[in-house]
Parts: sequence; structure tokens; C-alpha cells
Amino acid sequence: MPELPEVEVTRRRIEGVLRGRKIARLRTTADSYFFVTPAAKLRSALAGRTVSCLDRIGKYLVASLDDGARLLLHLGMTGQLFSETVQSPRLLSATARASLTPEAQRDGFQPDAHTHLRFEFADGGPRVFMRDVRKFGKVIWLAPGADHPRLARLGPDALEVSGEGLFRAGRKRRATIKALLLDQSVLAGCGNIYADESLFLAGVRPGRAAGRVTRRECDRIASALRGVLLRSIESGGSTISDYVAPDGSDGAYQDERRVYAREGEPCLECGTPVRKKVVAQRGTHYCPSCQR
DNA sequence: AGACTAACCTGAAAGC
DNA sequence: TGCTTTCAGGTTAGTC
Repeated sequence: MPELPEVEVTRRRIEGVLRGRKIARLRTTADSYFFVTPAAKLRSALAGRTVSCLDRIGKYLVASLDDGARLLLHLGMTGQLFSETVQSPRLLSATARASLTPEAQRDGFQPDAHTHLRFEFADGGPRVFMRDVRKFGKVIWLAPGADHPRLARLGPDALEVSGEGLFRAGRKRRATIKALLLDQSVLAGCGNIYADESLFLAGVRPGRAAGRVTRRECDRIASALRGVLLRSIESGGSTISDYVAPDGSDGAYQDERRVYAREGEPCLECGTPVRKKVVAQRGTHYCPSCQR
């Protein structure tokens, strides 16, 4: 599931393909939950525009256009943004991959029915695609100067998280520390995997009431979170943006997971079996011995 | 206001 | 074998 590191790695890969290029035409699938801005509006608004830069705000990618408008892309759970020059057959499910010719399996991706955006450029060069099987992702066009509540709500970037900020946000909360980390208005970019991983590294149980987590523990959580996010961005440079399996079992960061999707396996610190339970309406993994 | 739930969507995996 | 159920989770709207 794309969280901050996956979105950031995607941004770094795609920015160079988008910047300075004039969009000749955008092809889309039919209107759906995915299109916050209706597909027809999107097609007309983007035709002829040039992308000036691609930024990241929390888990949103923000493309700035030469007319001052912006395009927000959210990858949701299964969203993928890629270009013809960044290909990988691993983008496909095992079933879909098996249906490809050996050549296609080796050489890369073929757009399919789940490819909701296809950017074609005036230079005739590599196209850019956005694919999202489950359509939890979002595409939003913002008129010049326009804001959007989705952006306005976001808290500080998770890479900038401070123990003090976490502690303050948690003071008046009865909900869990895990819920606090997942709250995008508290910090933008943290998702389920990195919430679990950082709480493990900080030695704090996900189910603890946020209001009862000490300042010292908040410092540890903030430090651990920054660490895992940065480390994941580094390791994600190779493969993680190509594909992240729904269970998080694939992608470069898998080798560094301490607790996520390791239920029943021994804790790497103490050997106690990793436990899984639902916290904050999410599958949550922790070591009952190392985390207090 | 904070906290919880349902809904959105599809495919893989588990259950029968 | 094949059909059915469960599960995965980012975000928001609605409700208490």
C-alpha cells in the first residue's frame, strides 16, 4: 500500500518524465469513484498544458501546470503511476503476468482496463500511466489558486514529525497511539505499515491510549518513524514503487520489516511470536514482549 | 470535537 | 474442482 516512501519514490521517478512536457491528450476510463473531477473535465483541462513540477504533500502527488492549475493524484491502496520508460512486469498480478507473452513478461507492463489515466505528450515521447485496480485512488483537478479540503486538512509531513508535536497532538485523545499516527491531520504520510514498524522500534504498544504515551516515548516514536521512512525511501529506489503487494509482502522494504505481516513469526529482538490484532480498525502487528 | 462505522473497489486467499 | 466468504486498507461522509 503506498505510504509516504512509496509516493516519494514514485515522485522522484516520474518527475523527470513529466516536467517540461506538453500534454497533447489525456485518455481516461469512464467516470467512477476514482474521478473526483469528472473525466471529461479532466481531459479538457489538461489538453495542451505543460507540467512544471511534481511535488508530494503527504500521500498526494501534486502536478503543477503552466496555467496555474494543479493536478492531485492519490494512489489509494493499489494505485501506480509509471511511464513507458519505467517498466516492470511486476506491476501485474501473477495471473495477468502469466497471460503475457514471454517477451512482454520480460520487457514490462502493458496498460489494461485498470489504467485510468494515459497521458500522451506533444513530443510523442514516453506516455505516463496511472493504474489503480481497486480505484481507491483519486484524481482531482484544481483551478488556479484553488485549494482543496483534502489538502487543507493535512498536518505536517511525516518526515518532519517531532516528538513534541506528537505528544501535544496526543494529549487530549482517548483513542490509541496507532490511530494518532494514522491521522493525516496530525502527520501526513504515515500509513499502516510504518505505524506498526515505528511503534515496534519505539517499544510502544499500538493499543495504548495516545494520551498516556509519555513525552520520552513520543520522542522515540518520532525518531523511529523518521528513520523507517527515510530508510524505506532509500531502499525503495530500486523496486518498491514498481509494486507493493496488498499484504506488504513485496517490495524492497519487505526485507526490513520487523513486525508488519509477520504474525506468528519470532520477534527479531526477543523471539516472542509477533501478535496481530485490530487496532484503529486496522490489522496491527506488535511484539507483546518488546512493546509496552 | 473526538471517535467510531459504513462505504467505496477488486483480487487473492482461505473456507467449504 | 468450483463456488462462496473473508480479508486487505486510505479516506471521507455520516452518526453518536
